[in-house]
Amino acid sequence: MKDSFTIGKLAQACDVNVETIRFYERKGIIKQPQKQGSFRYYPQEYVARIHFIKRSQELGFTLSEATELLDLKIKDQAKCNDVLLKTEAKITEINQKIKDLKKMKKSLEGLANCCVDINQPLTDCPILDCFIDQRKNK
Amino acid sequence: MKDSFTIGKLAQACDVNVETIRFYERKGIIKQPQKQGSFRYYPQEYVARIHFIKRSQELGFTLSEATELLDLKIKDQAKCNDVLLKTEAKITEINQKIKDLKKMKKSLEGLANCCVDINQPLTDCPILDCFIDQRKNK
DNA sequence: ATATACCCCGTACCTTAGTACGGGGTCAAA
DNA sequence: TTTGACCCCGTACTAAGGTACGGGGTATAT
Repeated sequence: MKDSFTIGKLAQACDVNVETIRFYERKGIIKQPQKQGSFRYYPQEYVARIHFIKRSQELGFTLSEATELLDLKIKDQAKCNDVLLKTEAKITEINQKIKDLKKMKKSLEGLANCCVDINQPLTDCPILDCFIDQRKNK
Repeated sequence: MKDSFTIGKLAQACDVNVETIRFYERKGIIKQPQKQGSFRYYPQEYVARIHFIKRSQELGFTLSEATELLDLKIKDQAKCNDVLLKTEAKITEINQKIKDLKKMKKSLEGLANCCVDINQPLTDCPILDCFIDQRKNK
C-alpha cells in the first residue's frame, strides 16, 4: 500500500474521473494492477501512463493511437527500429496537419484584412471565395 | 436539373456517404436545397461547402466549428466587424493547434533521435519521460 | 411499359470516449 | 464497533459523427 494509489487517488493525481480509469482498464489501454482483496493498488508509474494518454489526446491522437505510442515503450520485445518507424509516420502526419492549418490561417487572415471597412455588409466580403478557391486546388 | 446534383451525385463528388449529407441537413450544417417534387437538387456550391467541412474536420475542428467558419461568409445580415472578431478567434485557435502539434513533433523527434542504436532493446528508450515532462509544465 | 437504379423518410444501430448509477462490500479513524 | 468515505461490478446513458435498413415512390433508358 505504501507507494501506491487507490483508484480514487490515482484519478485525482491524473485529474481524470475514476470511471475513466476503469474504462481504460476494460478497453485494455492500461492493465489491471495488483489487487489486495478486491481493491486495485496502482504503482506510481500509472500516473505517467495516464498523463501520457491524456497528453496524446490533447494533441490530436485517438485513444488507440495513444495506446500504440505507449506500447512502443512498454513492449520491450520490440526493437527501436519499430519505434522509429511509427514515430516517423506520426511526424509526417503532424507535418501535414501543420501545413494545412497554416493554409487555413492564411485564408482567415486574408478574410480579416479584406474587412477594412468595418461597416461593409458581409455579402461584399470576399473571404468565402478566398476560402473556396483554396479548397479547389487541393 | 442541368448544373445540379442529385444527392447521390453530390455524395460521389464529395466522397462522402449519401446518409452523411442527409445527416448534415438534419443537423442544420447545410441547408436543404431546392426540391423538384420529392428530390433534392444541389447547385455546385454544395460541393465546396462539403469539401470545406470535411477539410475542417481533418484539421481538428468539430462539425459545429466548421459550421461556424462557414457561417463567417454566409450570414450576410452580419457586419464585417463580427466576422473580424470570429475570424481572429479562429486564428488564435489555429495558432494554438499548430503550437501543440509542434511540441508533439519535437517530442517525437527527440524519441527518434534517442533510438540511434537500431538494435537496442526498447526498455531503454526514454519516450515516456519525454512526454510526461511536457505535460507537467502545461 | 417496365425494369432497375436512384430517391424519399423515419428509425435503429454503430464507434469513440467517456459518465452516471445502484446495490453492495471494505477500510480506517474515532 | 460503527460510521463515513471509498471501493467493487455491471449496466445504462451521453454526445458526436455518422452508417444501415426497410418499405415505399420516381426517373429514365430500352
